[in-house]
Amino acid sequence: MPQNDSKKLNIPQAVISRLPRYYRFLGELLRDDIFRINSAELAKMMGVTASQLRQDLSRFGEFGLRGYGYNVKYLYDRISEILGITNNYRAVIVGAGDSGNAIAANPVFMKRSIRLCGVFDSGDRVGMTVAGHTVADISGLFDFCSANEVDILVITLPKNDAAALAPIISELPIKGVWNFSGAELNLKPDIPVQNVDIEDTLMMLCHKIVSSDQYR
Amino acid sequence: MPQNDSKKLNIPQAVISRLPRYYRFLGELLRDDIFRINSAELAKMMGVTASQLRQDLSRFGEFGLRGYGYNVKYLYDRISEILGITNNYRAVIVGAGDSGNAIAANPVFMKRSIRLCGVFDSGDRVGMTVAGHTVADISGLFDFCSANEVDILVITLPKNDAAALAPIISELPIKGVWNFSGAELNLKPDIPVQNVDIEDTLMMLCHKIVSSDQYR
DNA sequence: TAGATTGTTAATCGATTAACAATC
DNA sequence: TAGATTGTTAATCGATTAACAATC
Repeated sequence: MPQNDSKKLNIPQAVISRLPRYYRFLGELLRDDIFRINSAELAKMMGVTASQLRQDLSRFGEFGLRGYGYNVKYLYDRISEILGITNNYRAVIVGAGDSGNAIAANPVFMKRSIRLCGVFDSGDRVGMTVAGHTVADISGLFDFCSANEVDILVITLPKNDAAALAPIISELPIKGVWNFSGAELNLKPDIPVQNVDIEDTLMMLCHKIVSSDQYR
Repeated sequence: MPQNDSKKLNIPQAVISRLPRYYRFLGELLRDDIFRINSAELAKMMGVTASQLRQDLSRFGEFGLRGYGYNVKYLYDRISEILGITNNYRAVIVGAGDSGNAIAANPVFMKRSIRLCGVFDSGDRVGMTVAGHTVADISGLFDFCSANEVDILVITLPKNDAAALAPIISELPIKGVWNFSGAELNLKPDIPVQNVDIEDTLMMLCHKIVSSDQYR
């Protein structure tokens, strides 16, 4: 059973949000056959302070060795455990438009051992093929999720459709929602939701542009 | 000429990152014909404190009226100005695969008056059609960006291709990069980059799942 | 004027950095 | 043992919240 140390230990959200990036950099070190690294080097690579890196990691346990540094593979595996990305989750995509196709084709599913086991939509899109799956009608979503022990629901519907589906999503026997729709889904509070708001990131880019040196 | 108040005024990144969401909520109020709102109501809608809302806004100026609240349209326009999303930017997509198609079809371009003026890729994809644009070869990217005064480069190439393209991107006459590739582009430091790292958000979702009540 | 609500100051809380004792 | 580097404590810095005077 996967352990939840982070909530138990009361880790700040700021720390959690840095873990995926640490994990990615460690993965690249591994790919380059680098088996040992110290906080100063890794911090420099990543553009953070060594202090912050050590402080962050030490919240979860003692993963390094004084006088030596960190074993890359060991640290990589610990962060994997903390993030819970090695649990062989099963996912379903709801929304078979361009975003649905894009997510289905994203290598991250394979890379993180997440098994895509169905694609749903309604209307004309039912019967189309997305990443080898025949698009099924949303009306069958509940039964499918129960029968196939679906963990993650990926929402790639347009904003309004997604918002309208919220009450149904709330009742689904799933563990979490990966929401690309831009809608603020009002689900039952105990269902973890990760929003990926494309629009917000565009606004942030616009702001970076306007506040960059070019404009001063 | 668009003014950059935020860098000048030294606004914390945390505040900036909340503006897009404020903006979206105000947009919805407008659509619902609500012309006036006070900080307590808006804060409640958004799940933040009224104090934070007022504190955040007051960094940029006095947008409210004591005893009255905020005029929704006025506040909406001010945030639009601060974010610089009303500058009629011109964008080009590099990468005509599924992600490229998905972004090209995303309503956010239309919604934020960003004009897509070209799609680029290499190999077999050259000559295909994406959102009404014939995919051109990346070799013509520089000349196209110069001739068409492209502001925003949207990168939807696979990670490795994007990383390989970084030196070329650095030299392009553009204002900012919206990067969906998952690569950490090492561009010249004065080019604003907004990364949208899908993989990281999946890891965050996994962590939320593992640390949710279901596992305790 | 009385009531409402902002903008802002001050207090609290949290996160980051610096420094160093512990220890490999 | 001497050198290196962690884990952790303490100091600094920054962000959030609470409170209230200003003012519509």
